[in-house]
Formats: sequence, C-alpha cells, structure tokens
Amino acid sequence: MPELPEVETIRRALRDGTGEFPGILGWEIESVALLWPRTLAKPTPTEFRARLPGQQVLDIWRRGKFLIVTLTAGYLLFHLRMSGDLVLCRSQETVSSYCRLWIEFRERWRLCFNDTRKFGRVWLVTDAQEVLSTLGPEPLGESFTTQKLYEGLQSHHRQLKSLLMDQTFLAGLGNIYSDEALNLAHLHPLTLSHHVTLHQAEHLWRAIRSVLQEGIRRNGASIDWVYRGGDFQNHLRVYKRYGLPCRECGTPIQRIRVSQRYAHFCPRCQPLRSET
DNA sequence: CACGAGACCTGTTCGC
DNA sequence: TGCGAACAGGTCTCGT
Repeated sequence: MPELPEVETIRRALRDGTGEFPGILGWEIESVALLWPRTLAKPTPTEFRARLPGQQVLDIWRRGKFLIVTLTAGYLLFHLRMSGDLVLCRSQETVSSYCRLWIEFRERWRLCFNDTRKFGRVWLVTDAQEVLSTLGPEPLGESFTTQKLYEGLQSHHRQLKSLLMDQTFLAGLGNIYSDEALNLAHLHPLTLSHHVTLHQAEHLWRAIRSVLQEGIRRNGASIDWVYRGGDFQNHLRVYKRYGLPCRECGTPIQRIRVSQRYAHFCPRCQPLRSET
C-alpha cells in the first residue's frame, strides 16, 4: 500500500472511522499479540506486552510514511513498508494469516497489522522523535517551500528520482508518486539535482504537492489485492504505463532501471538535458 | 558523497 | 501443465 497518500488514507479512517468501521480515538487497549516477532523494532516483546494494556488512544497522526498513535504514555509507530496494512475487525473474527501483530481494545474491536512480506515495522517509544528525527521536510507542510526545495536540490549532486525518494531529503514520496511528480513537472528522472533551475524547482514543488493531494483526495492507490476503495491507480500519468501513450503528447511511456527498480517517464515531455 | 548490489519476505505473473 | 525467473508501493547495510 504505502506512500504518503495511502498512509494518510489509513490514518483518517482510523481516526474518524468510515461507514463500516468506527474511529478508535479514546479507546483503551486491553491486550496485544505479536505473531511475527521481527515486526517489533523497538522494545522487547516482553516489555511491549507489559506496557500497552490500559493505555488510551489520544491521537493518530502521520509523518512521511509513518503512522503514529499517541497513547497515554508513549507513542506507537507503524511503518508499512511494501505490503503492510492496518485493519480493524471485531474481536470474535479470526485474524488474517498475514497478521503479524494485533491490538485488542476494550471496545471489542481489534486493530490488525497485516503484512504479507514481513518488511513492516512497529515501535513503542517514549519520544516519537527517536524514530522520526532523520526524516526530511513534510511535503504538504508549510515549511516546505519552493526555496527550500531549490536549496536542497542545489546541495546535492544526485539523480532527481533517487533524491526525491530519499526520506531524509523529503518524507513521503515512493516509486509511484516520484514518477508522477517528475512527469507533471516535465523533468527527466535522471536529471542531476544541481542542474535544476529555480523556475524548474517551482514547477517540481507544485507537482509534488499536486500529485500527493490528488492521491489523498482519491483515497490512495489500490494496486493488486490490497483494496481500500482508493482509485488513484486509475489516474496515473506514467507509473506502470510502460508502452502506453503519454496522456499529454501520445508518445509511448518509457521505463528505465534506476537502482533495482523502474522509473517511468515520457521521453518527449521529460527530455534529459544532454550536458549532464 | 553518490550509487549499485544484496538482504529482508511472500505472492503473483510471465516466458519457455 | 510445470517451473523458474522476474517483479511488487521500502529501507538498511556494505563495498566501490
């Protein structure tokens, strides 16, 4: 599931509830279960099981791709990585065979952290900054400005695609939204960051916010078996559209390997300046 | 510092 | 049909 818009969609569902499920604000934890121990990154399983019962959910927020639950004493952080998902089900229901950890509430509902590939991680800490401190700016936050982006780009000599996905540079973009933002800004994924002009940085800044906002508005992208009602996957400009015509100029979308994964782009709308 | 490769995992899809 | 390879929304660590 998980780039910024997908995590934000889950956060809103857990906080406000949906037609189908209630929100969990104010609920009290009764017990927890750790089905795949390596899912737990921070305290020991023993400490985790001992500290959670009795704690109340005070808030649910997000930072980059992290989902954070503020408890009476401490913070519970989730990172979904490639295949993680957080779903609420009634206490009497059987949990998925991919459930790696669950939290049972007195309200007779259970929050399941499902994760087929087992890459996801959970932390229980006293200070959330302990986990979040290395993250770059929040792309939809007020302190992320065109000027900040421009200065950041100048301070590195990196290929744009990989820099945008670097969470210490900017928090929240992954493979889908970085491809989409670069296409909207008409920048080739391999453009060197210090070659981007202030004018181009302005376009990129607007493109990043635009694709993330549209992703959130559409409740994220639901590709493959994970379905949350999001439909951003039907509005992708380039991601996974290899060989299909560019929605702007009709040129077939290309893809290239960039460090073990694919970057998708339109060779006509996103030319690479040759002097790089 | 920047980049590529390998590791961590399981499931699905593609090609022969 | 069967089987292995390639691929999947992420990040860490190591070597160059």
